[in-house]
Amino acid sequence: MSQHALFSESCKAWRSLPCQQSELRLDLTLGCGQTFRWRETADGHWTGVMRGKVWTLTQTEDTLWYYVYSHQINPETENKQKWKEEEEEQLLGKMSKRKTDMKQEEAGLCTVMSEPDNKDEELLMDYFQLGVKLGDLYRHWSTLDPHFKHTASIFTGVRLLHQDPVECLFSFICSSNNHISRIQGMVDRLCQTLGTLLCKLDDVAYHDFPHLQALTDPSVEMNLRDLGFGYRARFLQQSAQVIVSSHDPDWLQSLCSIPYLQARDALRALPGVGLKVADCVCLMSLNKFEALPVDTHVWQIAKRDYNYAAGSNQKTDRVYKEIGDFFRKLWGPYAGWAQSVLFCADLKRFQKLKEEIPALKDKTELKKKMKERTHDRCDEKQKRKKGKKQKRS
DNA sequence: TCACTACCTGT
DNA sequence: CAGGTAGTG
Repeated sequence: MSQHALFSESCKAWRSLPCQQSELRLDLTLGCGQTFRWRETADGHWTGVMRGKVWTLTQTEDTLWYYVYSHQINPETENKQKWKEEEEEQLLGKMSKRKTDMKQEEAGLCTVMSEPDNKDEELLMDYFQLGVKLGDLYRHWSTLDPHFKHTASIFTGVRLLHQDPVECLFSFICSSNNHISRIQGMVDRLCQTLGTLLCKLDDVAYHDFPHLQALTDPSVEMNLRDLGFGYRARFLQQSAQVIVSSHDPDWLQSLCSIPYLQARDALRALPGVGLKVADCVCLMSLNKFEALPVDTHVWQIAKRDYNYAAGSNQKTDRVYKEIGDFFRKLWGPYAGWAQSVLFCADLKRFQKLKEEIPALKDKTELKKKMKERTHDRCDEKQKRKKGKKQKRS
């Protein structure tokens, strides 16, 4: 039985990448609810599945350390359903390289560390989008927005991941009317039930995210309902069905190369996908960095920190788009990245990071400034609101 | 376009 | 109510 790798015990077995903490904070980036696939398996050690491999990551001030596990399958303990195997057979033709690798591993290899592979570094660079200089962006946003500057001074290194579109889409279909911890559990069970087993570490099984094909079977809805997915179970199965039956195999991926709003509309045609989920997929897997998911957190942030008054009581598509436009105007083309910083800072689990920091005085000063800053814009909106109120009464 | 409601489940 | 969506009037 393999174990989770520990940096302190075997640092020679780890590989590394130069990376400042100001460019990436693993705890914030992996724990802020953009992905549901990583767990802190030891102090500062994050283990999860990415690009079909199992990784443990940790970091020091200027270095990102990574450990890639070799797939270690014990067929006797894996209770595969027959239909799943059949489906995998069907898929064999289109199977990605990682699947082929897996077949080899299944032949009985039981190594702990995978062979060093230059591709791993590329995978990490791509997944964490390390080509995007976060420090520069932070500095830029800070010149535009005093509130951002204040928050960003504490929440450094919050970075958007470049996730797989299938994983992103189906994870966020699960996210509707739901909170992070439950979504994590659901995605866990989804992978465990329909995804390929990759390896076991300390008795914890790591599965790949299910292939699209595995989600299309009509039995999936009932399966997932039994696993506590509620009404989302149908959305998952139906969306998979629609994609497979009425689009090209690489349709989802191909949305990368069309404009943001077109991609968002295309996604919205899928069952269980509204504006918010579509924006999540656009931003987190299709490189639409101006996409800005407006959930209740962002909505609160707009009201509380930016005195955004428009439609403060309505959650219509119109208000959704207005709030997005407001932040895009403020932050520019990478607005989605800036949003993720404030979103992260708003999560309950990270509130303790704020404790020892700011003089309350600064905060109130800041609020005053913001009020003046946004006054004109809100004025207009408030008029509209007032008109409505009168109408209602 | 807007307002309202049902939808699953857990806290 | 929770990090929504879809159906109805």
